[in-house]
Amino acid sequence: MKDVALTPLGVMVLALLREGDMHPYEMARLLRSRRDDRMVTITNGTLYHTVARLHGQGLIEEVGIDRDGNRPERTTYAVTPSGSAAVGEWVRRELGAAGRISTFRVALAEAHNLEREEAVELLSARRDLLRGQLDEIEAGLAGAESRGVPEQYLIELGRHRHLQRADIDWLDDLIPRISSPDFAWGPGPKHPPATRKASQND
Amino acid sequence: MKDVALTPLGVMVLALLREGDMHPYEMARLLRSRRDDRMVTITNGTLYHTVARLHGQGLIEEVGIDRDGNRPERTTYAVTPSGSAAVGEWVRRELGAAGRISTFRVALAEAHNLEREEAVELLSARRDLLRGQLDEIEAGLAGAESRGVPEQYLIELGRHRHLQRADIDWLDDLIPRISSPDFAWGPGPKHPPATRKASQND
DNA sequence: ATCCGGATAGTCCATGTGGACTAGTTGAAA
DNA sequence: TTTCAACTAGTCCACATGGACTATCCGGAT
Repeated sequence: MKDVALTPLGVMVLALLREGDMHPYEMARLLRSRRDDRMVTITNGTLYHTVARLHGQGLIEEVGIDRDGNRPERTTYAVTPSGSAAVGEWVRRELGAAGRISTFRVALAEAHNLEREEAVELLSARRDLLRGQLDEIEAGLAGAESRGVPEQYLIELGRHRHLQRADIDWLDDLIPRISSPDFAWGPGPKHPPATRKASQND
Repeated sequence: MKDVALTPLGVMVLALLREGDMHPYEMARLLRSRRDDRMVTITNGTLYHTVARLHGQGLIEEVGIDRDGNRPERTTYAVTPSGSAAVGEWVRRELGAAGRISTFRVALAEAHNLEREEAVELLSARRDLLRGQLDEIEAGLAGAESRGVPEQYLIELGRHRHLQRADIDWLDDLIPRISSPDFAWGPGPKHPPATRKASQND
């Protein structure tokens, strides 16, 4: 079993389906209502295509096609065991890395699928990576300044440094917090009630 | 003159060509040496395709095809007047907005193509937008907490708030700084010497 | 003298993305 | 009562992306 390629949206779909079977349109609604489109842009094209790909990879399977009146058919999907496992593998690969931002954000949002300790270790690894990058940024800025590069060309790099520091600071704050048993952890049998269909308030 | 669609990389290519005629491979080298691949991933496929697109849009033109020994031909491009104008238009559209991050970063890096005052106004507009977004994030967090959503599901949102604040703080610091005439501004006739090719200019 | 890695310069293609489109179905206003 | 906007559910396609590949040349190590 090769490590199948997953996009961030693919991971979010798999994670969603672990909460219950669903058809793509409902995924879109749920993801949007949870404001998960902050991390990944959710468009019909990409979502349906992603679902088809997951299906082709055997990570999800059809569990029913029903229709309501004269509306288009809805195909309901369920996650397969290998799909369920793929989420953990993916998060394990990405949470400690410093890849694309949107990749990390999804990994972070799904970090609770890992053991607490493993998440702490991976996040610590990421922090070290970011520290190294920060050093490079500082060196770049120092070098540019010493070469007399005018400020106007260094604005974006300055912002990058600022946000890199903020990211590291945030990790330095988070890591000890989630290390403590006071911090809730684990996927748990129940999911946040407000995000389930219970309220049905839309 | 429709507002032609430009990708971030396209804008960077146009901006580069305003410094001098160049062939794509040299663009890649220069962009990478300036570490502009922090903002936009630079791969051959995307770069050459982007250049072809700009050419098709009439924003750049061929100014010579030469070859060195038996190496592949190199096509040198120059920016056209409409291409040069398109940079400013694009930056004007994107600098004050809160669109994709990589889009903003490129707009910021090219902000010196605008008048100082205009840049200040646009950045202020962006700050206001970010403030509004921050309020939404805070509201989301407050609501989730009041509904008893466990912390583990709010980690990513917490990071988002932290970085959003950092972004706003950075703008609050930058805007008054670049407003002052002490801050160098404008494209200027000379470019940072370390990044030029020494001779062969203008 | 040769071998090999890296630079030069670019092509090609599978896949992912996002926007436009179809088409029936409520629900509320005019 | 009609009408219009918004929702439900999904298809389709143009285009952007990024990785793999080709092929030559140069310089240093073997």
